[in-house]
Amino acid sequence: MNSNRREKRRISTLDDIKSAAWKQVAEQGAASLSLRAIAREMGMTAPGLYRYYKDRDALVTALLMDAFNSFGDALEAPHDEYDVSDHLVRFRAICKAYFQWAVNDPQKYLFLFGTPIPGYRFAPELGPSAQRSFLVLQGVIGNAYAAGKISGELIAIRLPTSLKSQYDALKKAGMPSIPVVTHLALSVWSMMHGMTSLFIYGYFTGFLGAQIEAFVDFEIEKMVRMLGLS
Amino acid sequence: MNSNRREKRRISTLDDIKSAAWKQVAEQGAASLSLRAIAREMGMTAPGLYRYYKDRDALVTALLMDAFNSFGDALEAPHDEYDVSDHLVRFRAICKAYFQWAVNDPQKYLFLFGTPIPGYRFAPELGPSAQRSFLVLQGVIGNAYAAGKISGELIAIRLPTSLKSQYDALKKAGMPSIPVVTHLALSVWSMMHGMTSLFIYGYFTGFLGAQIEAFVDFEIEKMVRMLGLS
DNA sequence: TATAAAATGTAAACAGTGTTTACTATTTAG
DNA sequence: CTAAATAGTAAACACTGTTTACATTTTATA
Repeated sequence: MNSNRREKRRISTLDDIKSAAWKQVAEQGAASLSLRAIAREMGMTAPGLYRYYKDRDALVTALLMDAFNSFGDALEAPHDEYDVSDHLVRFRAICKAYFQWAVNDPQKYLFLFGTPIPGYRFAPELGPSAQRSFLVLQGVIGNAYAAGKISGELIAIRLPTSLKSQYDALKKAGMPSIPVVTHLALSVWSMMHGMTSLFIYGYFTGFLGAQIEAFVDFEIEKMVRMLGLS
Repeated sequence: MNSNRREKRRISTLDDIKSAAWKQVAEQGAASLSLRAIAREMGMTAPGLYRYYKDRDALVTALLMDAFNSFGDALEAPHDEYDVSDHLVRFRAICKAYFQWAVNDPQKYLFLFGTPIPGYRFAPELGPSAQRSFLVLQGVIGNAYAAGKISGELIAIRLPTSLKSQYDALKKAGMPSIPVVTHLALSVWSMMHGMTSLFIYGYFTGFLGAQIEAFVDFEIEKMVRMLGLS
C-alpha cells in the first residue's frame, strides 16, 4: 500500500488546521491569529502544527491563497450567469459580488486587503491568485471596450502622457489591456475597495445606517455612467 | 511651590512615551506596538508606563487622538492658504493634502483608517476628532453647493428615496449638510481612501510604479467633473 | 525643618504568544 | 520482523500585556 491512507490523513489535517484558522480569523480578526489557539481547538499541542506548516507565515500564505481564489471565484461567477455580450449587467454583477463577498465575511476581506499581518512577508507565489480578481474587473471593462460599449469621458479626455506611457509599458510587459482600460479598472477597484473597507471598518454606520447597500448601488451606477457603459 | 515642576515633568514623560510609540508605529506598524519595547527605548521598565497610561488601549487612544487631529489640521490647511470662494482650488488642495498626509507617514494613516488593532475598542471621546476630517471635506463641498458651484450629475439625477431620507434624518440629527452634499462627501471619501490605502498596501506599485501621483491627480480631476465643480 | 503623603519607578510573577530542540510513540515500507 | 519515515509531545527560550508588592524620590504640610 503506497501510503495512500497516510497522505489522505495528512491532507485532511492540513485542511483541519486551515478551518480552525479561518474560524479564528472570522471571530477575532486576522491579526490575532494564534497557532497555539488553533492547536488547542484541534486537541493537540502547538509544535505539532509545525509538521504541517513550516511556520506561521506558511499557514498565512496558505490561507491567503485560498481566500484570493475564493474571492476570484466570486467575481468570476457572473461570467457563467450572464451573457458575455451583456457588458452592463456583468459589470454591475461583478461590483455587487465584490461588495457582497466582503460583507459576507468581513474579516476575510480585511485579511486580503487590510493592513498586512505584522512581520508577514507577501509570498511571491500568491501573485497570480492575487492578480486574478483585478483581471476579472479589467476583463469585463476590456470586453465592453472592444465591443464599443464604453463611451465615457475617458474616450474624449486623454490620459496624461506620463500615465499613458506607464500603461503602455505594462502592455508591452504582458498586461492584457490597453491604457484606457487598465486605468478604468484601477479606478473602479479604488472605489470598490474604498466603499467596502470604510463600511467594514464601521466608518459608514453612523452616516448610512441600514442604507449602505443603497449607497453602494448608487455609486455603482455612477461608475456605469462614468464609463459610459451600455 | 504647587507641583509645577512635577506636572511639567509628567507631561513631558507622557509625550516621550507617545514619541517612542510613534517611532515604533512608523517603523513596524501599529499592530506590533509594544509597551515593553517603548519602555526599553526610554530606559525604564514596562510597568512604569502604567503610571502614565492606564493600559495599552489608553495609549492607543491618545495616539489616535493626536493622529486624527494632525490629519484634520492637514486637511484644513488649504482653508488658510486659498480664498474661501475658490471652491475648485480648495477641493483639489484638500484631496491632495489627504493623499500626501497619508504618503508622508503611511503607518500613521493605516493606524487611523486601517484594520483596527486587535482587541482595541474605539474610544467614544475620539468621535469628534475622527469626524473632523470628514466635516472638512463635507464643508468644502457644502460651501461650493451653497455658492451654486456644483452642477454635476447628482443635481439632475435624484438620490433613491431610501438614501435621501437617511440623509434627511441625519440633517435633523445635526448633520450640517443637505442630502446631496452628504452623499457626495461620502463618495469622495470612499475614492480617496480606496486609492490611498491600495497604494500604501502596495497593490498599485506593480501597475503604476512612479506614476501614482499622476493617477491620483487624474482621478481627482474626474471627481471635479463628477461634482461639476467650478 | 521634620514628617506624612503622594508620585514614580522596579522586580517578580502570571498567562499568553511563536518557535526550536530533544524525545517518544505510531505507522508504513522493505 | 526490522528499519525508516511520520506524528506528536514536553520543555525551554524569548517575546507580549498586566498585576502585585515593594522601594525610592519628590512634594506638601504641621
